[in-house]
Amino acid sequence: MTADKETAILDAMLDLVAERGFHGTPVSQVAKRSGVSAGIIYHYFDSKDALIHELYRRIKMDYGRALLAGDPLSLPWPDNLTCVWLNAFRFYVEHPRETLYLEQYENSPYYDPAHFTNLDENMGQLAAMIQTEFAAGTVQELPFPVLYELTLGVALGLAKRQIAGVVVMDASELEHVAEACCRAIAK
Amino acid sequence: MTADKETAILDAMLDLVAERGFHGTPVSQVAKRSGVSAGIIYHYFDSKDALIHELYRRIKMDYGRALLAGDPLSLPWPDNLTCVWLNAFRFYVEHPRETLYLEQYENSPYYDPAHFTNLDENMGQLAAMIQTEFAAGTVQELPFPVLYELTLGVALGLAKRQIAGVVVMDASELEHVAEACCRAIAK
DNA sequence: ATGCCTCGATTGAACGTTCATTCGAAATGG
DNA sequence: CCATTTCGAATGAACGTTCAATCGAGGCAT
Repeated sequence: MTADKETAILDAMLDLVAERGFHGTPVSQVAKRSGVSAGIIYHYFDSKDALIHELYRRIKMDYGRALLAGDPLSLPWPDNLTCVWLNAFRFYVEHPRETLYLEQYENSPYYDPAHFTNLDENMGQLAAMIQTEFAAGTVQELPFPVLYELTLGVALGLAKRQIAGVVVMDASELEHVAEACCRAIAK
Repeated sequence: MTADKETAILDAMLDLVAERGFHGTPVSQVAKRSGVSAGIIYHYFDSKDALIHELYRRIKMDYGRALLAGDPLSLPWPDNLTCVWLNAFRFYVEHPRETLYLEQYENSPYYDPAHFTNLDENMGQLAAMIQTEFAAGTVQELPFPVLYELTLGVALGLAKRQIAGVVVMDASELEHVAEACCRAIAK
């Protein structure tokens, strides 16, 4: 019952930050919601900032893993990208707290883009997939961030709208948009 | 030398928030950078939060105005949307502080989406433009937020990458992406 | 088994700092 | 001379962090 406490702290942090932001979640509240004392948090994490960074790291890894669900790498173009696109959208809407956390983090001074060049294992596989499509002549050879914004960036934006309750995308609309994104970067 | 002070405060706030975030910009620092005393800020604004909201409101209005530069409403499809798209991108990259501020604000608990239904004058004209294209059968009749994410949302995402220094879009690439966005929502 | 010892886990009150905000007084200007 | 603007020290609350004290499971000697 020792590793449990660490995740309880992270989960409480996620809850509170998604709801009230970094500024609005004092360590004392994290302690209260996770059912531990304030002091013990500093046994598991060096500081509040370290806790914030660690939570980001874990969510980002889960996200990378989720993108590869259904083995899109084995599918032909454009089914591979459609699969990844739908995976991204599904992750976002099924994990609204995580999505809000990621967005707050990446738009805050906590986020250091230089530190982001550490493409993890899963992201690396995605980059390789794109390289293959470059070679096959199916995808325009645009910079990676451009391709990202034209595809997964749209999934993120739409998911945020759905989380906010502004729209509700049904399955056929999703297919439609995913295909539009594929077309936008196809050669 | 009295109305100047209000904008000096807002400008200092913009500087600091873009650089260190809401959490990292105490009122005392805003006072120092704007060259006024801490107390006087409360003569012009009810609270720090009120200052934050007011700055958002002004930036959002400037943004809406910038979108209509070059009178895109008088252009035929798809030149009208291309013009708006490029206007958005240009506003973002030429106003990096404002862009970072908008993003932080809209991803924070300060942002109330319900309060966002107040489409201001300029946004209203854009909505009307889209309605016209619906009638003309040139644009798919998707929900407004979906159309937004497929077009201006991409401009925002790309501009953020350029502000972060990850990519530099040249004029022809921009034209290319803007056209791809138009195609994505064309019928 | 029993009592003892040890050590990491855990507590929550206390600490020092920082923050947003207030306020009485001084300056300004019409 | 009044109203408005400006100052900056004072205030009190809230925060992140620390720390001395307590707990409790498990090894060890008897």
